[in-house]
Amino acid sequence: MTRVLVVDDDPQLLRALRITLSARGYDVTTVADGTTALAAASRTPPDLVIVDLGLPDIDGVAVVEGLRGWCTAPIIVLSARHAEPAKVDALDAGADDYVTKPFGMDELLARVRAALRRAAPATGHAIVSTDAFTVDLANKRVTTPTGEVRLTPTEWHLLEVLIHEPGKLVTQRQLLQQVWGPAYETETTYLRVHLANLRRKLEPDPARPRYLITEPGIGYRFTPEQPV
Amino acid sequence: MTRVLVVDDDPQLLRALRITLSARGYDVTTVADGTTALAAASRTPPDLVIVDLGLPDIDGVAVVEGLRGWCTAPIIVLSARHAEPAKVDALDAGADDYVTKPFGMDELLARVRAALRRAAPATGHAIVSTDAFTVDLANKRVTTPTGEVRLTPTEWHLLEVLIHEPGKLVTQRQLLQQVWGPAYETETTYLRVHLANLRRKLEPDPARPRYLITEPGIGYRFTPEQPV
DNA sequence: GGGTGGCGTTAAGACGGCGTCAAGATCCGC
DNA sequence: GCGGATCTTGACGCCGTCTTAACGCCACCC
Repeated sequence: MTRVLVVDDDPQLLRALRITLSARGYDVTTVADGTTALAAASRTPPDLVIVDLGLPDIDGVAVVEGLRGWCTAPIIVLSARHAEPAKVDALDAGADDYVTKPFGMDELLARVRAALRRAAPATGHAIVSTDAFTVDLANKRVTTPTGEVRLTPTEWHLLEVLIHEPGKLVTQRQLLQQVWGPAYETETTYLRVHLANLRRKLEPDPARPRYLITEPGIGYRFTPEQPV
Repeated sequence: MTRVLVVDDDPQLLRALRITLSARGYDVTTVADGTTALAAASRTPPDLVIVDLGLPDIDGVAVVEGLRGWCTAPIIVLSARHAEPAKVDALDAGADDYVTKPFGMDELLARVRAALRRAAPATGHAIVSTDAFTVDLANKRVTTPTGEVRLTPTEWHLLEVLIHEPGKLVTQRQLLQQVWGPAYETETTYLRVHLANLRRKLEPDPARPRYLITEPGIGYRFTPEQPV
């Protein structure tokens, strides 16, 4: 089911959105401030985010930027502000759409459909495989030539983030933020230990990793194939 | 260059859009009715379409549907109609965004950027390449004819700043400030050593640099191509 | 022609990050 | 309340990177 995260400090609007979106078959999560929103998003990544600009704790634009660091889901910004600079800022921060209050529910739903339709191709492939192991993202299973491997929740989460975009370097910051939450951005020891565990379970030769590569001082990278 | 097709029957607005978009570096084609628009689009597929709902020959929604049949470029609909059903129809027909007139030019430009950004993965990602090496900024990878090159964090940071605006001179001050921080503005020795390392890894002949050029007493410059 | 300042090169040492292991803390199901 | 799995935390050795210094070269100026 399509997960929608709604961030707004107005209880009434929050309730209306939850009811309307749920009725359309979306899996809705509602939160009332930016910090909770970022935490919720990193715990269970949403397929779409609706965020109000006027939040009690942090600026809505900051929430957009925080999400965009690692999350490609479309973001629709709500705001009572009709001023142009506000719209430009939000859109350039990474938002996909900007809707001014008051708005019609039918229009918002149409914009949600449009945003999801555009983002759809990204939510594709469910299986990633290398010479040494195969990852079934949908069924949460990993198999190696010697049989099926059991991963702990943390290991799985870590692997998911790394595998999401093969070949792409993921910074330590991004990994920590997404797996452990924004408050753990500096706990690089976690990464070392759990990466070591993952390698022990997946790599043919854990001491010389071929697929889960360290980029010293920057982050880690999943490489599907051996270059050369 | 990014091709934008603008469809509107108002000559004034058409002119304003052509001038503004061209000034931002877009390759603009303007047409005044739906039939011509569909013909133009099939001749040279655009990267983005801006279409007015109130066209003289056929309905704007029909234009959107006609394009969506074979073209995945983002479509932004313009309209004087504020009514909700019109927005819903246009969005559900395949439009990516709906802007009501009158609108601010800055907002429209921001929405154009947002739409193109979302569609970007199909177009390809940020890559800077020369005859001697290729830099993949998104994946943080550098390749030369002899294979992939590993850069240290500092070297990456330095290269990123230099490559950000190809051909442009970057002063020593700017480099030191961005890579090491404001407190290191005078440590030009750092630059010499790390630039030497970068050249050793990237330049075909590190002793006679072709791409990472020194401007004595001022700073450094990244030159994508050999000036004869 | 000698002096000076900026630049490139090289090498050595200090420093910090990384992988590894193992023990304590915590959570969860039974 | 208990036991097992999982996560956190600390210690240690190793290796790569950054810093720092010394030296030679070149262009420019006096």
